[in-house]
Amino acid sequence: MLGMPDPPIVRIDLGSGAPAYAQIVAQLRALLVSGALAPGTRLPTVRQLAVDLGVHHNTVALAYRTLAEEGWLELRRGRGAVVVAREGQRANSRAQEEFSRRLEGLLAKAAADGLSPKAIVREFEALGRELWKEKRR
Amino acid sequence: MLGMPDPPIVRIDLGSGAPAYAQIVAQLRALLVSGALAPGTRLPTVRQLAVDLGVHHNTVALAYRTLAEEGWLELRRGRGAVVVAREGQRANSRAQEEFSRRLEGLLAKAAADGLSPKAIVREFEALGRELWKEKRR
DNA sequence: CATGCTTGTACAATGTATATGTACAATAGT
DNA sequence: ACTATTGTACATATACATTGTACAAGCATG
Repeated sequence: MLGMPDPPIVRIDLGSGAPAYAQIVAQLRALLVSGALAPGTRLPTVRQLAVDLGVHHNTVALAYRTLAEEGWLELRRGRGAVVVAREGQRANSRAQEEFSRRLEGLLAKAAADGLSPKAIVREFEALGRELWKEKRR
Repeated sequence: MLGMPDPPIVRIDLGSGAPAYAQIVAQLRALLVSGALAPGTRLPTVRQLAVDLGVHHNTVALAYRTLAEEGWLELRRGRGAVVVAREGQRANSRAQEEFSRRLEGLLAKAAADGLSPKAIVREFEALGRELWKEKRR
């Protein structure tokens, strides 16, 4: 079975309202936090990922640049995007407040859309396991 | 102690990146879901809330209209905005997916910003209690 | 080392979203 | 009736998101 193309590393939902570049950033960040993308890993080129997702390569480039500014990636012309080791951030109160506010909005929206508290908690626990499974070692 | 103005029903963070009207929607929806704003309650006028928050009244009006379309409010010229009883939504898979995706992004962002898993879980539980405290009766 | 290809980047152009300024329509109170 | 209050409609200004196109830096092959 040769020539089987790998599935794209991320999958975005165009027409979801959320900007494409932000979706790319969010999903890649999740993979980076979980350790699924370890330092040294080379990301697909901006053009490759762009065609996979059906967006312009500059849109992917903006996502990569955002993550590079956060310290996750190293970008160089002609070489590509490589995951780098990133020193842990100190939790500032700003981030804490921002998180609290957004989480409240998200939970309220889910409840308004009919999701049961049980389903919400289940999802939370599942995602938590996924995100920290590598880090717990 | 007369003339003591009530604190605004919501508090938004201008310069937080998130659109003002979306922040208003999110916070009001949280109050509506929790039952803190029960059917029959009258919301502040668009102009009143606008000056409280330092935005234009049309911005508040857009937020109110959004919630009205979701079935939370009834809007009428000259009368104001009143909370109405809203029949519960059925949980569609669309909403479930959207929630999962956004929650994953939010948790990853929090972790990237240095928040510990413990702090994240604590916040989640606190908000959950707040959101469903009235509904559990 | 020269040439061509691959990679990320810069920048202008376009469309969409967000916020505002202003005027209007419907309702309530007098 | 009249006036004040309330949400609404619409045009305008500005910021954001996405794209088209051209460029700069690194790599590979001869």
